[in-house]
Amino acid sequence: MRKKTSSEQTAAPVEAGQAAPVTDDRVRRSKAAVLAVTADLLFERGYSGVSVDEIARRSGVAKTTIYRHWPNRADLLRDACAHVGTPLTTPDLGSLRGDLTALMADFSQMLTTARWTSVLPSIIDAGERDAEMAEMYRRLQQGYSAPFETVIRRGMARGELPAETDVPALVAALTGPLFYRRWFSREPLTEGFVREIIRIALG
Amino acid sequence: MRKKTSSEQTAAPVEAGQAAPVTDDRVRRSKAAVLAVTADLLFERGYSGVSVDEIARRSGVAKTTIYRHWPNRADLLRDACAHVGTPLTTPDLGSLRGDLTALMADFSQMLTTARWTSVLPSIIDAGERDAEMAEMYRRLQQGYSAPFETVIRRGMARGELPAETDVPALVAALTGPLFYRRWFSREPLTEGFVREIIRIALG
DNA sequence: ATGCTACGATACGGTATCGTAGCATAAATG
DNA sequence: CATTTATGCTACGATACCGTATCGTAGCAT
Repeated sequence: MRKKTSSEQTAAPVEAGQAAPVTDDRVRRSKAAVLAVTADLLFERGYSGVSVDEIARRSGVAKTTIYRHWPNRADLLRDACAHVGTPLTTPDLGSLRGDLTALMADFSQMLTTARWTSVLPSIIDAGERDAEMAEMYRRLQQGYSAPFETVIRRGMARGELPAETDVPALVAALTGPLFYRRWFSREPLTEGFVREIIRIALG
Repeated sequence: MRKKTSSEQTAAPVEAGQAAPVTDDRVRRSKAAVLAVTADLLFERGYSGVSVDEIARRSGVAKTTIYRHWPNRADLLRDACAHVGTPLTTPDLGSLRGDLTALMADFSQMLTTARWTSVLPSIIDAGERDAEMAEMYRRLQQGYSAPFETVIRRGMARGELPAETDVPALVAALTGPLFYRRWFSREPLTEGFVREIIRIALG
C-alpha cells in the first residue's frame, strides 16, 4: 500500500509479510529526499562543497530533521556516496573477447556519461584522510571490478587464458587505462581506444 | 651576491648579468616559505582543507604579506600545486623494454613514496570545477606522460614497435594500471605487478 | 636625514558552516 | 478523542574563514 518513492536505497532488507514497520513511512520519504539532493549537490560541488544547510533548502526537509536521521555531516555524506553509482551487468556471451568487449563498452559508457563519476576524485580524496570513507569507497570499487574478474575467470575455465593468469593484474590492465583517460590524461574515451586496450591486453 | 634561498620556483627567468632585481630578496624568502608550508598543508589536508590563516600561522609570514603576493586563496593554492611533484628522468638504455622497465620502476616508486601523490585526487577534484586549476593540472600531467611518449617513439624509430602504433593508447596501457592500483583499487604496487603490466603491454 | 620597500601585528566586517534548542504542527495510532 | 511520532520553523551559539584596513617598524639606498 505504501507508495514507494523512487529509491529504496536506504531500506534494510525486510522480511516479506508481517511488516511491523519500525520506521514510519515519512522517515523513508525524508531520507530518500535528503539522499537524492545530497547526491545532486555532490555531483555539482564535490564532497567538501556540500553543506547541510543547502541540502535542507533544496530538499525541503528541515535541517533539524536531517540531524534526527544522521548524527553529523560526514555520516550523511558517506551514506549518500555509498548509494552513488550504477551497477554493471555481467555479460555472458560465450567468449572471453565478446564478454570483455561488452563489459568495457558498458564501463567506458558509464565513465563518460554518468554524472556521479565527476565526484569520484572527491570521494577518493576524502578517503585519503578518513578511514570510514575509504572503507565505503573500497566496497564501491569492488562492485565494479567484480564483473571483470568474473568474465576473466570464466575465460580461464574455458581455456581462453592460461591457468596461471594474474587476474588482478589483467583487470588493472583493462580498466586502468580507462580510469587514466577519464581522470588523468582527460583524453576522449573513444570506441577505438577501448578496442585498442583490449587488443593490447588480450593480444 | 644575493643569497639564493633553496627554491627558485617563483623566479622569473632573469637575464644573467645586470640584475636590477625587481623583487627584493625578502620577497623570495616569504614566497618560498609560504609555498613550502602550503604544500605541506595540502599533503595533510587536501585542497579544500587548507586555509590562509593556517598557512600564515605555520609559516610565520603575516597573512597581510601573503595577500600582497597572491590575489586570493585559489591563486596561492594553484601556485603551490604547480610546483608540487618531482620530475621523471627519461632513460636511454638502447632498448624499448629496458627503457620502459626503468621508467615504470621509477614511476611506480614515485607513486608509492612521494608525499604529494596523496593530494592528487584533491587537485583533480578541484579541476572538475575550476578551469584554471584544470589547466594547471594538465601541464603537470603532461610532464609525466612525456617521458613515456619519448621512449616509445624511440622504440618505434628503432623498429621495436610497428609504425602504426597508437602511442597515447600505449601510454595509457602502461601507466593507467599504475594509477589504477594507487588510487582506485588500492592494491600494492609491487615490482611483480609492474613487470606483468609491461609483459601484457609489450607482449 | 630622507625616502622607499617590504614586512609584522592586530583588528575587523562579512559570510558560511555545523550542530542544537524550543516550540508549534500534522499525521498516524490506540 | 488522546497520545505518540515525525516533522517544520525560527533562532541561536560557536567557530572558521576570506580578504582588507590600519598602524608601526626594519633594512637599505641616496
